Amino acid sequence: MAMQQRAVLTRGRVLIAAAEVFARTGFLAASMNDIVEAAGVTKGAVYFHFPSKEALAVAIVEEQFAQWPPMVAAIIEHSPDALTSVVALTYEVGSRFRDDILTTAGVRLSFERELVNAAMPTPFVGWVGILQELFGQARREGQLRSGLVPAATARALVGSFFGIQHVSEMLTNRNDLETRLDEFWRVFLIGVAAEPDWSGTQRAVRRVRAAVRRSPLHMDPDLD
Amino acid sequence: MAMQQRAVLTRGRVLIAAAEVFARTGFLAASMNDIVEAAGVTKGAVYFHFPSKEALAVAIVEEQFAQWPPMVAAIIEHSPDALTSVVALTYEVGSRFRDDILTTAGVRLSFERELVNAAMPTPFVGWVGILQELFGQARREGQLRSGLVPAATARALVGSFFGIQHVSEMLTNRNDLETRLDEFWRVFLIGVAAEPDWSGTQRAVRRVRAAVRRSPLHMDPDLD
DNA sequence: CTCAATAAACCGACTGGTCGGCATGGCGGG
DNA sequence: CCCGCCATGCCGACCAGTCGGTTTATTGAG
Repeated sequence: MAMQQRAVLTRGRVLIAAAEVFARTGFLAASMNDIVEAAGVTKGAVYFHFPSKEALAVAIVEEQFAQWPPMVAAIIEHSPDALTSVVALTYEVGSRFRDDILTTAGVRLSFERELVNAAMPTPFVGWVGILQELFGQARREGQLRSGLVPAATARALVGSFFGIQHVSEMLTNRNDLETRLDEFWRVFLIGVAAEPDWSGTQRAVRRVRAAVRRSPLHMDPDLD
Repeated sequence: MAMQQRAVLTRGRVLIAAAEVFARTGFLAASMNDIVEAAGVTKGAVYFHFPSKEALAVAIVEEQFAQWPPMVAAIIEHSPDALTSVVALTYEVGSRFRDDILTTAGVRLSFERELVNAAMPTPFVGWVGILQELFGQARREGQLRSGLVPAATARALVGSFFGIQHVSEMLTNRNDLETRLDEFWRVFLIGVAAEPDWSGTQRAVRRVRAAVRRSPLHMDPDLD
């Protein structure tokens, strides 16, 4: 019943190779021959595991979407308060955007979803929901500047984060993303927090990220 | 010596048709046949005016870049202070992103510049320069919150604006862009301004935009 | 004996771009 | 005022090549 070890290995190689090619050249410019070559397998092997180029793309995007909930949970669990969760979230997500190939490709494919002729989850709305919740909790904790609407603030943050990440990607291949997030939060936190304390927040975020990295969710999920 | 009237007409039709197609489907997915059909001319006509698909794209992008300096100048001229200029700028640029086909296409082509095999101006850096200058002036006018670095603030704003605009485009075809900018500035202005006054700024921005729309730069530039 | 994969030939659709030729408009000469 | 001419502007069938995907026969691995 279960796939042979060899099969899951090949499938993984194909998926990662496809992610690399998609991340580098986008969906349309990526040819199946490119992916086949990058994966070091043959065309037959690729089409054995994935019926089409589109299927490859949605597999990557779905894998990307599935990885967020556990990460969000881990951050919330290790955060002292909701506002710290929000800030830490942007840095953690940013680092995945830069370092995790499947994420990088998934983001790009979501970006190009109109070109991929297949059903893909709508980007952004999930994040807006999560952040809206967190901002709501921050208000209940007395951390949110009075007069701010959680939903509107969440929308503003999601848009801003995406743009900052994108500009960083275009200009420096996301190498300066952390710095840019610093620059952003230096301004934005003052507008968001009831009692802004940038350096205090920075320290808290560092602690949270360290704790999350030590958490079991960062172990290889292929073990179970 | 001069082009025949017929020629400039056809050229214009082709350029606008190309902008429509590029804006809708992107550079790679847009076929020359699509553009030919949308323009209501023949392939020969298109290739008479533009040597390649790439040339079409750079023509659109260059036209887009060229339109900004006069707009920026007009806004600065009609603004009471630098900070108002900055805010008004985001709204004006946003409305062009939504309404001006050549701009819409130019923006999209700039994102996809790696796919277009031709030299195109780097996006964002020009805007960062302009905003950095304006934030510097705002500081001299005592409007900037102390401790803020103009360059960093400019980078944060450019990224944020881009993201907000993009999210609005993906979710509502930019129909709610003004609302989203409102939501953004409600937070961001508090972080930026020395003495934040959102409703006052809103009124000032409305006045500036009205004045700019009445200015001669909004007349048809084909008259001279 | 089935599952997983190789290797290479092959298909139809479609792409960006070309090319020889036709039409048209403006200009110099009568 | 008109005529004839030729560069400019435009036409559209056509080309070579690439793409995603299929099919074939063959062969290790569990």
